[in-house]
Amino acid sequence: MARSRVNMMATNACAFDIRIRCFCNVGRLDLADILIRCFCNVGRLDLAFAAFGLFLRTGWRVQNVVLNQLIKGLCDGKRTGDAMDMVFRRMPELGYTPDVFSYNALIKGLCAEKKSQEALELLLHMTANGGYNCSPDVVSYNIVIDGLFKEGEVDKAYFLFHEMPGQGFPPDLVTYSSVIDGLCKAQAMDKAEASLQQMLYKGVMPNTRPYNSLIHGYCSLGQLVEAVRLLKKMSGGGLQLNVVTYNMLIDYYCKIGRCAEARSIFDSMVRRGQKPNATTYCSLLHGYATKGALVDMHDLLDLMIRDEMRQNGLRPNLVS
DNA sequence: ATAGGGTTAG
Repeated sequence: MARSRVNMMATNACAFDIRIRCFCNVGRLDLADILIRCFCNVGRLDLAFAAFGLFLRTGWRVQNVVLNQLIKGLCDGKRTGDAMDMVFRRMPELGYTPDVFSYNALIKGLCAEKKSQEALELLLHMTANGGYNCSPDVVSYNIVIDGLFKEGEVDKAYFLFHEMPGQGFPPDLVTYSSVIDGLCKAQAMDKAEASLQQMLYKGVMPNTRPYNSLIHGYCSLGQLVEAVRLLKKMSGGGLQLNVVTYNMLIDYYCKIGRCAEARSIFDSMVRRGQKPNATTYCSLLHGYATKGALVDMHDLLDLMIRDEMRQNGLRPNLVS
């Protein structure tokens, strides 16, 4: 729903109220659900809760998914405390039972607020059936592992990753991707490589993401030979370099001052049908600017503007 | 369209 439409409804509380009541009266609760989701998506939690309040007063029971949308909305608005209150107090009061989506939204909210330790405790309580009557799933683990890595709690994250199989949750593609990325950022390249081998051995087929993490790790360490080895391994596995792979390589060559090579990677990327994005142009332009290669810069800007006019996608103001 | 992972610049 367009923001303007939401705002219009906000400024016309009466019409809004009538519309909600209409949805209820004709039994189209699904439409009302959609309305609440829209309010959450555009960050108008006030309206979402107003609609929810009307439901409650009208006596309609909504599906759990509606409450989960509200929980997610609170978390997106950095109001994890309120979201916790919703899950642990309000929902039971209203006769709703939080499900794994409710808890995962909370776990994600906690991690987003850099409280992955609390998220971990919540996960462990769920695992131990600490009165929540809801088991975690592989997604719960994935969120916490990623949060721990991003907060630098590498050991804890790695430990939790190893706990998963014993709890009945074999790591999946997303788990391995997070673990490999976290280990690469911690410069634990050997462990990251071992994790890639493990996922191949377990039959979890990698896509470009874990390879990109490894390539980025080696580029950051200045180990181009290793990065190229991974590129070959990736191609050998039938995977094509995507825009992110190319962006990392272009950025690497620009950063070590070899803009001509960065440009030839850019050209081969275009030849192979991969569309450069704003990041691509940013890296290359930054490289040219650092070298003072104003002519190259100007040419690339020209190319970029022509590209922009052709597909109407990029915003040139990103680099102005 | 109920949940999870990778790149740049500032």
